[in-house]
Amino acid sequence: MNRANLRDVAERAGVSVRTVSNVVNAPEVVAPATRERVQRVIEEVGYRPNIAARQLRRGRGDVIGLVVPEIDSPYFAELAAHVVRAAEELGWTVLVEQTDGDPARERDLLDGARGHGVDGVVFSPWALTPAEVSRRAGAPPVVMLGEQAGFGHVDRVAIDNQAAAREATAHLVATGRRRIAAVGLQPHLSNETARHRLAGYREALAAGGLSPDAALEVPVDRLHHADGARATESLLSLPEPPDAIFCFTDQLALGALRACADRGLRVPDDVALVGFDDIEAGRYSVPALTTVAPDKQRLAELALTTLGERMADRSLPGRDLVVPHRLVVRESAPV
Amino acid sequence: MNRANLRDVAERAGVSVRTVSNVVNAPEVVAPATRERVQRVIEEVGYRPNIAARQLRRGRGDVIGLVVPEIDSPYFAELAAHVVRAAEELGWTVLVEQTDGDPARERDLLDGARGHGVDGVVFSPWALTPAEVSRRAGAPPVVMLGEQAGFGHVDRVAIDNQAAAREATAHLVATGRRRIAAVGLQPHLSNETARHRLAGYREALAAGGLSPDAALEVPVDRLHHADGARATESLLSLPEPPDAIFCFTDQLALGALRACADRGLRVPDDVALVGFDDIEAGRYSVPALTTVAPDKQRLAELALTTLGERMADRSLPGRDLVVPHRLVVRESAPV
DNA sequence: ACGTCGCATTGCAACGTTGCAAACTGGGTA
DNA sequence: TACCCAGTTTGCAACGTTGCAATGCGACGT
Repeated sequence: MNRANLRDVAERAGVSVRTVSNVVNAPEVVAPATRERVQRVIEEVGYRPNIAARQLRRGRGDVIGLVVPEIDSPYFAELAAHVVRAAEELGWTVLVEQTDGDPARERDLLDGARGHGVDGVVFSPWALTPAEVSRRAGAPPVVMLGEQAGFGHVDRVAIDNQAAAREATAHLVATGRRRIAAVGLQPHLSNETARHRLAGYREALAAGGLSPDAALEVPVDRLHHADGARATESLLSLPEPPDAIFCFTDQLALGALRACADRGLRVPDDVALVGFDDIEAGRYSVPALTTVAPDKQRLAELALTTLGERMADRSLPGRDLVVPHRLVVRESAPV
Repeated sequence: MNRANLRDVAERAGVSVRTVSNVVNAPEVVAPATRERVQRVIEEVGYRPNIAARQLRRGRGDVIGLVVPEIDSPYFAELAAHVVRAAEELGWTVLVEQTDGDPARERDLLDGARGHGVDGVVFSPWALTPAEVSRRAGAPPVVMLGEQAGFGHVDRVAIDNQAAAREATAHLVATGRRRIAAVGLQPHLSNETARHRLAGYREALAAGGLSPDAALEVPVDRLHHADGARATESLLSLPEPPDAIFCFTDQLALGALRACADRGLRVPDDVALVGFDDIEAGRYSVPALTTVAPDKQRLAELALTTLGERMADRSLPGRDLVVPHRLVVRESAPV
């Protein structure tokens, strides 16, 4: 027995196909008696609308793509959870794709999340620039997450990374740290996020009367625990090691925490640590991480409403929306 | 200008619609000259196949659903990453749904991942039993993850939770612990996983000549850090506190770690900790977690190949597949 | 009794694609 | 010359749904 379709239901209920469709999509226009009868048959035969057919006919499928570097990084996982929830609110379903930080994959996936007919894409870029994103014809609308200036017909939603990094660093300055390192530069990528965080860090140093030291600005390859640990080890081996480290993500910071412990250094006594992202694990680490908390829920919601607006009118100019953040002071860099 | 379709390309290239379709789907049957000409037009107009139409015609869309309690729990996030990767290998895309541990939502989502026309579902149940899963008509095939006996035409893929829990507990016994607590019971759920882990825990206690103590078996509501911390606090307040805690997930264990620190207890000196899942954060915590490591990649791959087989033949009996695991001994419960 | 109005229901066509089978092409063979 | 064959290309129909416009029908007003 195949899956039941509208015609099967219609025949069994003694009405036209169109009426069954109406019962499913606009019950109020169908007479109560008919509606109930049809409804009963629908349940009897276990009818489920064929989404493909509906999508083909309606021209949209209420599915959006979420393209992220890696879904298992806590930040992206938490973001995805918010996106999925917000999408459901809007009647959409989310198709997840991972780029693994590969620019070529980013490009491919953007072309309609591997062509899987999504109505729109929420894109968290690793290496692709808005310019590249905007010059794709016939592809679904895109909202970019992260610090990339809006461009063409592409919208952008992000926190003010530069200000956030400035605040984080300023907090370290204000609590008496003098040799403050930054971990998380990604000079090999065209991604702007790290650049903005670095700029904010330098601003805060300057404002605090501290001179920048290239040896304290450590690039990383990826943003995993291991990278943070590695970078921290090298910092701690310096002739003049830092007394504070600002990590561009919490994952890096947790790796740094581990590296400090391995060296027998106490955090925050010997080295203060500040992270970025406010992931759950950082709230329970020992010591708990001081970090920049982006409003992830707002970020997800705003991204989706923006995407919705662009789906409705693709000719809108690219917008640049800012989501609030706050510095959460915990044990790794206390007051 | 609307999205180009086969007909647009066909007209521009001076061939039939069918030939364009062939160029896209079976280039080898088209004469090289024609193929190249059509290919050029395809690129010119930026043609992308309409997935909905293809799906409607072919009867499948190469999209599977992944239904999990919460995508932002590290274990599920890591699992999802593996599933997405393995799915891509097979030419599938993954649609993610969260149940938030709500049985009603689990039921709804299973009915075709909210009806979104998926060809199959990988389902990590929280409360639903295979019996409930198997009696859904016209719904896509399902593979269940976790310790639930296979049932009807539903397949199951999991590690041997009972054996794993036994090994974990036995390790604590072997290293001289005598009051070993278990954190993570979920008596309010029909989910079998916690039950099996509890059984394994008790077996190991018995094998080590230790008598079970109801006060040391602590139920939790969810499996977050907070639940682990809370449970641990209550354990440490006992007149006879435990000298080891076996947490049913790493997240619980990280919460426990935090609670121990708050009490001024040293891990593993005062209390040994063992977790479950081998999430990345547990490899970098201080101390690093001893834990049960399921082979998540294998789990994901096996789930998908199994799902594929069931899509091909839905009349297969329900299978029960076991994925290997191993105990990873780290600092929180050393040798 | 007739026309009209509003509600309920209906038939037709089309969304873009692919399976199927038929049709065409040119060259080789009997 | 007639025929066949392999290699290409084509037309038609159908997948299941919904937008549109039209129809049927009973009730109401005149």
